Amino acid sequence: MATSIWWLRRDLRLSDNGALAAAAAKGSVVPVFVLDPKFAERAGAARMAFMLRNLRSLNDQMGGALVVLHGKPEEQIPRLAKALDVTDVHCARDFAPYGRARDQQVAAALAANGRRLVGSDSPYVIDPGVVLKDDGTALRVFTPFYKRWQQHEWKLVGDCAPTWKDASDFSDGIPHDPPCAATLPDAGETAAWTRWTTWAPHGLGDYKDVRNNPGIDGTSMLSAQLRFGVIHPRQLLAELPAGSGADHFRSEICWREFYADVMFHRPDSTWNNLQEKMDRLPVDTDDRAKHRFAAWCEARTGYPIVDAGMRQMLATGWMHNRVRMIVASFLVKDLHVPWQWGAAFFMRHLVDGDIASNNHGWQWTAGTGTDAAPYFRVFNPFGQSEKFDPDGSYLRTWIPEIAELDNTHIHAPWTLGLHAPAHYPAPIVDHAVEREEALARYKKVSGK
DNA sequence: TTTTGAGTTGTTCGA
DNA sequence: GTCGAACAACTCAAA
Repeated sequence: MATSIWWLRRDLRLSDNGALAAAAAKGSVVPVFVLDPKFAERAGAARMAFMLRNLRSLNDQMGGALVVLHGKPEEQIPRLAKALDVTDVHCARDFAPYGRARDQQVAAALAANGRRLVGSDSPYVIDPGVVLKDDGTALRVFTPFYKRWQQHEWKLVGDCAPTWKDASDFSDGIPHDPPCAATLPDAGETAAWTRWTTWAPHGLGDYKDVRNNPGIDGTSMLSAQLRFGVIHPRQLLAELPAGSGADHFRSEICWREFYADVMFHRPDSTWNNLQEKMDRLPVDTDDRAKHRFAAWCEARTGYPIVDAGMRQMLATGWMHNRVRMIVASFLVKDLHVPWQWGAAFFMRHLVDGDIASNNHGWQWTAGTGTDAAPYFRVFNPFGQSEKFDPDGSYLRTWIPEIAELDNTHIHAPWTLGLHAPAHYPAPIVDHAVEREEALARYKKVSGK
């Protein structure tokens, strides 16, 4: 029996893991994770810490067999393969732009010495690039994508019982967590499944209705685990009962796959507008915009729902999806700042930061991406707050300075005039004014 | 090939 | 308070 390497990247789990199963089928397995300096460039302490904690959990599950290497994958993986005299390196396919380029380099470096990088499985139920129209081209609208996506077959890989080969002599070790004040989700497969089994029985039933309410435990909050493959989305699909709540949850899983598919076909849309005509949309990047952006980052816009969302993200590495849309709309349409600034800030602070979901989510809000969103769709932060946090519980959790206000004024403390809390900032902009400004800018782009 | 219908998540205004 | 219409024009998908 041969020994092969299992290179973990975005599949930090032992259950239902196609790449691990492929490696284990050939003999003993050396599990390897490479701490790529490129990751630290974009990820903040929260995501780094969550990842390291998951590595520790995995290492415990493996009896200490995990080899952690520090450095560039295209150097570290071939070096280890050579040292261990291993022919095959197994991994799950990565479809994001950086991952594809990296894997090409690693595969080439391995091939130079007669070794192979073998891709099996991926972080998705259906691999990006597979769901296509009848004419073989990609889809750019969600609903038809969702219909076709559901017609594709998938099945669980199932668990395997790998024999770990001890190569710990080669390991650089798992570093300590970077300083991180945020309260993160518990790491590890067991904790992930505990969350699912405690949330799903009550959460799925009325998911469609309460998922938009940030003050309620209405979402699975498993995005970070999906990001790192602590849970595979097909494992969740396999758990779904019948019912409209579960149907809606399924469509949310599909959104993640849809955006990965869009990015696979258009890697340039990672940081550029998917719709080229939107390059003509005027955005502000001057000093005033920078100051406004700083206020947004530091949760002092004076709009409670916006500031609450930013505080939640800074404190926990996670923000409720409804609030992500609200703060994104505010940055793009009230402050007229490029969506890329917000997307990069999110990528730094989110534990679940996923380049495809994050950046195309931002593009959706900015009106530059998928979905020909009407240009007049401008979120009213006050109205959204009233509608989705009617009792103000979310606001009170994150902004104690205004917790004493009644359910009407808490959404808009400035309406109290002189009686507004002195220790909470006044709005940095007038939404009504900025809404008109945004409409004018967008209209300019749509009308030739 | 042409035509037709539709497109995650909204807001405002006036009846 | 509720409800429907208006807010444009375009791209996409499928018939």
